Amino acid sequence: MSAASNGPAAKQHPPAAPRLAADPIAEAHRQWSAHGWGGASDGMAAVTSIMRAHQIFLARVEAVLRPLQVTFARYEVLMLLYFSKRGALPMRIIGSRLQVHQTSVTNAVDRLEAARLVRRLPHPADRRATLVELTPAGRGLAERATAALNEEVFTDTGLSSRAVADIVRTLGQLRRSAGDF
Amino acid sequence: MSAASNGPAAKQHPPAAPRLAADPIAEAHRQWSAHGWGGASDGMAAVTSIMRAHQIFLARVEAVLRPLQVTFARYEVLMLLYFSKRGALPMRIIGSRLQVHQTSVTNAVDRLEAARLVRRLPHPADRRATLVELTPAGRGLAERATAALNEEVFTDTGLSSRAVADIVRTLGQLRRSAGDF
DNA sequence: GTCAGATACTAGGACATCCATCTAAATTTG
DNA sequence: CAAATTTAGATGGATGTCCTAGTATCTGAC
Repeated sequence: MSAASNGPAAKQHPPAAPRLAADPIAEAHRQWSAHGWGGASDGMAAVTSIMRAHQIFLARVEAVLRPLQVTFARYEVLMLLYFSKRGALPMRIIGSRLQVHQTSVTNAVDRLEAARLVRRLPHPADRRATLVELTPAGRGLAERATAALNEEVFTDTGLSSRAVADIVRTLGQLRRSAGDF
Repeated sequence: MSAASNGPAAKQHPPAAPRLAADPIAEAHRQWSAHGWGGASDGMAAVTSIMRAHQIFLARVEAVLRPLQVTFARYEVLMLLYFSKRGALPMRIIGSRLQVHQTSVTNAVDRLEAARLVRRLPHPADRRATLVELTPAGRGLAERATAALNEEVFTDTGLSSRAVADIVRTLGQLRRSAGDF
């Protein structure tokens, strides 16, 4: 920390790159309209905004998780198991709840297992299936990671609580119309 | 198309996976609150919603671009060049406008160049720098890809125009506070 | 009961993103 | 003007996501 102009706990979100002169998405929106694509310009801006917001939040989350040696994808698997009643779920269920491809689950579980955070067990009733079980180490890491994320990312996202609620509601409509639930 | 219950041009967004019984993000939000993390539960839901919205839109965009043999990352490079006055920009500028790492630009330009959609030229005034120039083929593809995306994704995102405007405005605040512009 | 079709998971490949590092060239400093 | 610093790009490595098979196993129909 250098300048003491801010309060003691005034945590900022420092830009990784120098600030641009203009909002690149607003600029693209102008170009779209100027080319006669006005009917699509708002949708383009919304989609692009979401792409960038994803990038911003993912970078913050990964920065917090890096010292704990997990990634967001693996953290999500840990939390799903953490909330499950028996601390274990079949691969297939993990994929459908997290809305990712089976192969992504295989990948994440491979690495979590190598780190001794989860364990693969045969499914007692279905020999095709594999149960993934949280180890005590995995449970502990899930708790530490959640504490860190809550503190450093989720409690203050840089948006007003009103904006946060709006986003959850609006994107909930999107997810529903996309067939998520 | 099977059931004729919808209008002739009623384009749907078919889910890739079976619909879940409950909204997984709402479920996570409940778990967060139940574990005493209420102060972070809304932020968690917002961040997770953005992650999923990104995934949904990226999948739609990539599906439209696939027949044209480009990806969204490469499409963005093409459009940046398309809008530039001289149809050419230094690598560095591309990275800062698209807000991605230099290495991502190198990667995208490598592939675009292999497809003869752009060309690398020495920068006339700075021998460290490389100019990336749009070829006629690249310009044509940019136009065809934009027409397809406007038609199949951006004009109808599955959100109301009110919701689209809200998203752009709210995430604009986020991008600003993150130091984008 | 047997066999076709569906389901669960793994393997290998294509892409994109970031990080750390390296080389070359421009800019700043003393 | 020479040395230190900064900047532009490229490389190699790690991750994550999806896609296309391929294998093993379960289900259901005849």
